[in-house]
Amino acid sequence: MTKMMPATDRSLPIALLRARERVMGPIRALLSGAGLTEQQWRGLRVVQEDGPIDPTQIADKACLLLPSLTRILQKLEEKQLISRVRDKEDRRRQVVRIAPAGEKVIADNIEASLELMNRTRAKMGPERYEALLDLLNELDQIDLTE
Amino acid sequence: MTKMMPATDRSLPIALLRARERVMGPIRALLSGAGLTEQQWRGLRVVQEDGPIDPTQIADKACLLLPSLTRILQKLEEKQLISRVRDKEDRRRQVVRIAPAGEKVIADNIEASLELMNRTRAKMGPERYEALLDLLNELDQIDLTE
DNA sequence: CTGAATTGCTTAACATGTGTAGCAAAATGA
DNA sequence: TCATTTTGCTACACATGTTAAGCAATTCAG
Repeated sequence: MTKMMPATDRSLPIALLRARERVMGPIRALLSGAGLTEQQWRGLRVVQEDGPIDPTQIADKACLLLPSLTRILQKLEEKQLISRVRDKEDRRRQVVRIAPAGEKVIADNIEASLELMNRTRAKMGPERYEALLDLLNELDQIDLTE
Repeated sequence: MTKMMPATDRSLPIALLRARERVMGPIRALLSGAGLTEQQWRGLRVVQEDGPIDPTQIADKACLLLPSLTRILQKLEEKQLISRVRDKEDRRRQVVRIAPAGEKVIADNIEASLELMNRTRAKMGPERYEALLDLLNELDQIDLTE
């Protein structure tokens, strides 16, 4: 008895993979010009928008695991795009802030980045684009353990 | 002038990332019991379904880059889940086949794997699930270079 | 108040992603 | 036919994903 596997474009994991690759390709190209990876960019943006902020919250908002974020923050600090200090109240914790050079990197790239997403939205059509976001969020809510 | 950034659940790259993570989490857990990574599983399944097959085609069907696939095939060969031989006609090329142990690994896990996807489909509702696949495929067709 | 959890972050180890370079075999063209 | 280009795969380098372990600071139970 042969199990029927869906064609690759009907496989949800693969379809999600391909779609993300399509969206991120041009963004990665843009950021590589600034010497940043996609993940470094996500982390930096969270710090800029929500900082001062601690690493645990950055990881949550940027969808990064803490071990990855540790390395990413080290890189961003080396490049002087952020600064880190220990929290006075709780010395286990750190406070991360955007640095002037970090503000500049964001200013230099945010426009083109938004433009890429707007173009995607326009190409798909705004309704379908929003519908896709809704379905993705719905999928993220699902509890498969039940 | 502050650029408006979408909330993270309205950011397409992040939403795609989270959704994929939600879907793959349980599958990864299942496969780790078999000592396989998600990518090794994808590669192995392509070989089983479409083999004998060469690495370039495996990479295409499994959505893996060739450098990654090289390492993955080495691992699968070490575990004796596949076999590789040079193509007689074109000695640049390889022919990859599933090995008996590989058939067994797939037989032991395919059921639960399919069950997880079916459960996802049921939880979302079949229409929405299909709609999501359609939208993801549509996104994958988009040409952002124009 | 003190020893046992817990928390926040880092390190380590292994695997993959990604871009680039390299090599050998095969196809191409003057 | 021979030099050039292309193709198929591998090697390398750097960055992240993933899981587990480790360490220091803090909290909590008895």
